[in-house]
This record gives sequence, C-alpha cells and structure tokens, in this order.
Amino acid sequence: MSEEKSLNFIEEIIEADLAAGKYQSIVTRFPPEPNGYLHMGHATSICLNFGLTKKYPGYTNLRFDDTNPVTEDTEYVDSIKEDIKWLGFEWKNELYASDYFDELYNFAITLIRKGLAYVDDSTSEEIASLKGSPTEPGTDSSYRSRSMDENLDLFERMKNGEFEDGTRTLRAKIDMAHTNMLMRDPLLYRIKHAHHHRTGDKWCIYPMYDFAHGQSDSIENITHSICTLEFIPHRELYDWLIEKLEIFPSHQYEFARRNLSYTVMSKRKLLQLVNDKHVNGWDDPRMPTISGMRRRGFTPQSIRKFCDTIGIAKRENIVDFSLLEFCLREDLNNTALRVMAVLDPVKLVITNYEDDKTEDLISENGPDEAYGTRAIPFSKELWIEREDFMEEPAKKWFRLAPGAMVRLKSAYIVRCDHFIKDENGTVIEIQCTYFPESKSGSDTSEIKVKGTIHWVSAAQAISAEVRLYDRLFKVENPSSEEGDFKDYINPDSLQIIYAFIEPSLQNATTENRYQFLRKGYFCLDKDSSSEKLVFNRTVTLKDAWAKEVKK
RNA sequence: UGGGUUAUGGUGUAAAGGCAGCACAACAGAUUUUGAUUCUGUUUGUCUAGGUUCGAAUCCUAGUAACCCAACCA
Repeated sequence: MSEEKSLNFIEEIIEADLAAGKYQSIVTRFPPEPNGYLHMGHATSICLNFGLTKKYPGYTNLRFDDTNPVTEDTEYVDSIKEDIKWLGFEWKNELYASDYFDELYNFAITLIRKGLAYVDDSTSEEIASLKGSPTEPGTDSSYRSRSMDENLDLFERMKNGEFEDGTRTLRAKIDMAHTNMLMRDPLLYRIKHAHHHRTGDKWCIYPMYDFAHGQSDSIENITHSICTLEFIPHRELYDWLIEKLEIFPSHQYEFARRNLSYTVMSKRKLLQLVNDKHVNGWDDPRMPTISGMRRRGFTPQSIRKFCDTIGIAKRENIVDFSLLEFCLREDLNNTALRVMAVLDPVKLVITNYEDDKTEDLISENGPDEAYGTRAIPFSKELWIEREDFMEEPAKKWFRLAPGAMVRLKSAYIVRCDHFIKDENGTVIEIQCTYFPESKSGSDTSEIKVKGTIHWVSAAQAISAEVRLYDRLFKVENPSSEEGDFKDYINPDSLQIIYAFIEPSLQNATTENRYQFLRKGYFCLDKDSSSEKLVFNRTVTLKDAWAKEVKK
C-alpha cells in the first residue's frame, strides 16, 4: 500500500526511459562552478539530482565545472563538499571538468578535422558586432574559411602559448544566421594565461561552458543532465556537439529555479551583500547560503523536506518564506530541547517566599517523555519577560497584571499584588505572592489560571548574548523592484540583546537545538566561548497573541 | 520588431477528455502547565475570447501576460 505521490515531469521522463528499456539505471550529476558558496537554489538542485538516484537505480556524480581559472578556487571546492555532505547526500565520484582537458582538446581537433571548427583572429568586439542581434542575422567572420591544416596549426600554437590572451579563439562552424543566437558560431576555446586551481600552468587555453559541460556529461555517461531554464537555448548546441562528436548521448532537461520571498538568490547579488558589508560574510545567519542557514540553526532534514514539498516545474515562482519556516518548525518541534530564557527581563519578587531558600523544581526536557527531565533552581527573586506584565491589561490578556494570577512554568501559581516604577515610569519590579499548594506536579490548590509564563531564578541565571534575526529584505521580491535591490534591505534584520538564561545552558552544545520556551528556537553560535555564550534565534514560535494584538 | 519557455486559490504543486486535489498562508473553534504543539472546520483558483465534445484545466483557433537569448561567465 504505497501512498500515491504524483511524479514531477523529470520523474515521468525517467520512468518512461526506464520502462522503454532505454536505460537500466540512471546517472545524474550536480555540477557547481567552484567560484562561490552554495545557496538555497543549489539545495533544490542537489535534492533533485541526488533524490532521483535514491528513488531510481543509479548514482550521482559531483562534478566541479572548473573551466574558468580566474574565478575559481579550492576554498570553494571544500565548502561545496562540506555543504552537500551536511545536507545528507553522498556522491559516487568526485570529478572535475578539468580532469577532461586533454580529452576536450582532442574533441576540438576532431571538430577541426571534420571542418566544423575554425580559429578566429577577430577581437571580442569584432565577434560581437558580427553576431547580429535576435532580430537580425549575423555575418560570417573573414577567418571562417581557413583551411583545416591552418586551423590545426593555429589551434596547436594557441595551446602552446604562442599567442596573447584574447587574440584568437576556436569557434564551431554552424550558422551565423541561426535564429538561436547560441548557434551563431559559438566560441569553444579561449586563451587565458592563468593559473588553474588544479591543472596549474599546464594549460593556457580553456574550453567554454558549452564545450565542457555536455562533453563532461557524455564522458561520465550522464543519462539525465538537469539544469535551469536559462540553459534551454544551450540544448540545441549541447545536442549538436554530441552528435558531431559521436559520443555518448546525454540529454539535457530544464526546470525553473526556485525563488524564495524576502531574499535574493544569485551568487552575484549575494557577493555584493558580503563585499558591501551588509552581512558579516557568506555564513551570516541571514544569508540564504547553506552555510548561513546551517549557522542560523536550520536542520538538513528541514531543508530536504522543503525542497521535496515545493517540487519541481517549469514555471516562474516565488515560494513563500513561511513554507520554509513551517518545515523548519516541524522538525525543530520534534527535536529541540525545552529550556527557559528571559530575553527582556524585569524583576519579579515573591514576597511570601523565604529569603535565602532555593528549591529544585523538575521540568521536562523535550517534546515527549523520552527526553527526560531536569532540575531548575527556583527562589524568591526571578526574572520574567517584560512583555508578560501589563499595568492595564488588554482584553483577553492571560498574563500578569495587578491582581491577576499566572502559573510560573513548572513552578507555582503567583498573584501580582504590587509593582514598582522608576522615575521614568518604567516598571522595575513586580511583587507577587505564591501559593505553596499549587506546586507543579502536586497541585492541590484548585486555582485555575489561563496563562503560564517562563522565568529564570535571578541568583542562578547566566547571561548570554542573543542574536535575533529578521528577514533580510523589506519586500517580497527585491530583484523585481525599481532601482537597486540593496535599497530594499531591512535595516533591522539583526538585533543583539543580552538575556538571562537558565543555568543548565552553561553546557549547551552546537549539536543540540533549543526551544526557549514561548520565545522560539535557538542554537549556540560558533562565536561562543566558555566565558560568553552566544545564541542565534533560528525562528520564532508561531504567536497567536501577536496576531490578536494586531487586530 | 526574431526565436524560445511558461500560464491552475495569496504562495508552491497535482489532476495524461470524466468529482479541480494536496501542502503552506489566512480565518474560526476544541484541547493545552509553551497564546507553541495537536485536533476539527471555513474561505479562496483553471490568463482572455471563441470552438470541438454528452463532458475541457487538459484538444483546436485567435489573442494577452511574464520570463529567457546578442559575456573570450557558468
């Protein structure tokens, strides 16, 4: 009795291919260029490609598309590998387009011998002007009719380093009047005297994307090469090269990249945010990078669930950020340890509690009994949340107010008798009496209260820095707004506060996730030390009262 | 003004000529020692105009809108 989950269009293609016996098993690949950090958009591609070969027989390669030495670096290779592993996926082979440089060079010679490629001495400006426009055909380069021998000779000399950068290129000979601009004699190789992160100074000519990607797919026997919509025009060239080279026929399929509301998702824009110091690096918890989200406290499960839920299609989209938050909270609710922390403290004094007494009260650690319990110190002076007291209570107010009663979570019911203000009118102390017989777990008081609030004992509380994050942008789709996307940055996306947290948190670890009761999910930040704890707010809890207040 | 791709509630995604479904969001209620969780229910949709058909989101015709393509980037 398997639940009937509908297939996305790529799964349909794969099932048809498998059913027709076209393939016995499939091979996919995740092909990042190592020139930046992975973000949520890559996560969809990773979940798709690796997910496919979990569902169907076959495997997925990790292939670094490193054909442009000036932008690429091993620093990125390492972070990409770390991010994929963290997301919970394993690649079959770790490969590099640069592994195929010799083979690619020979492919180019094959093309020249077939009269399908030529060396062009034109400058990039000349090439651009002869290219035509989408509505006008291009013009043949005057070098297009060079003899095969001359092409072979010049291409070899290009490889040998005889020419300066930009003085010559190798181009495919297709059709300068083609309606698809990419088929107008596309560049295959360019000269770059640059150091490559893997091949060093061995090469001074490097293949273009179009002459590397499809060929690498073919060399690896990739059956389904999945990319995003903007590569649709490339498919015609992809197929042309494979056909002329007579190599393994990989096929390209395209899906629409997923966009998330209230953020941006292009390497270029993310790089600007980092360079212009709008965020503190690629792993800033506000960034939609995998490393940023990891630091923020996202779990791999929640990201995988999200990718699975939004699915795959070919139309333009902006996914609600709230769906990501839902997937996050769903996972965190099941795993986070429950603790108490007061983010905006005000003193609460229990006037009828003994002055020097401290008692240990028992509180549950997690969402169910399996997580066990722990002892929390309770005493006469506590910190409670400032927003849990209202001098003049609103209607439907369940919390503290003069004369009102609430339960202190895992402790006693208290009644507010007095409060003290400073000269500015700010409440600085709330005085209560407690009901000893209302003790949590053995309550015989028969007092019913509607509200339960969290607290920490003032004497034992420890102080911690807490970083509260909000959305990075003020608008749903910063990229589609007038002017520069950076004009729409939310200036209040980071708020740093100092909170009182319960003493057990002294042993907090980065592996654990915590729910600060009634306040949200938090995780320990890497900036923490034994003297100073730093927590990141991953996401708030849903807040029905906040909605009520808005009305 | 050429070529390509796409159009289903506020959002994302199903329905391969036969009941427009699912999830998020929103709203209402129940439970609750977290105004959380959980549970129950409600609202909202096939781009437009024609046509074929017993029957159309799906097929046909004509429109409309959005996105992509003129880097020695990927």
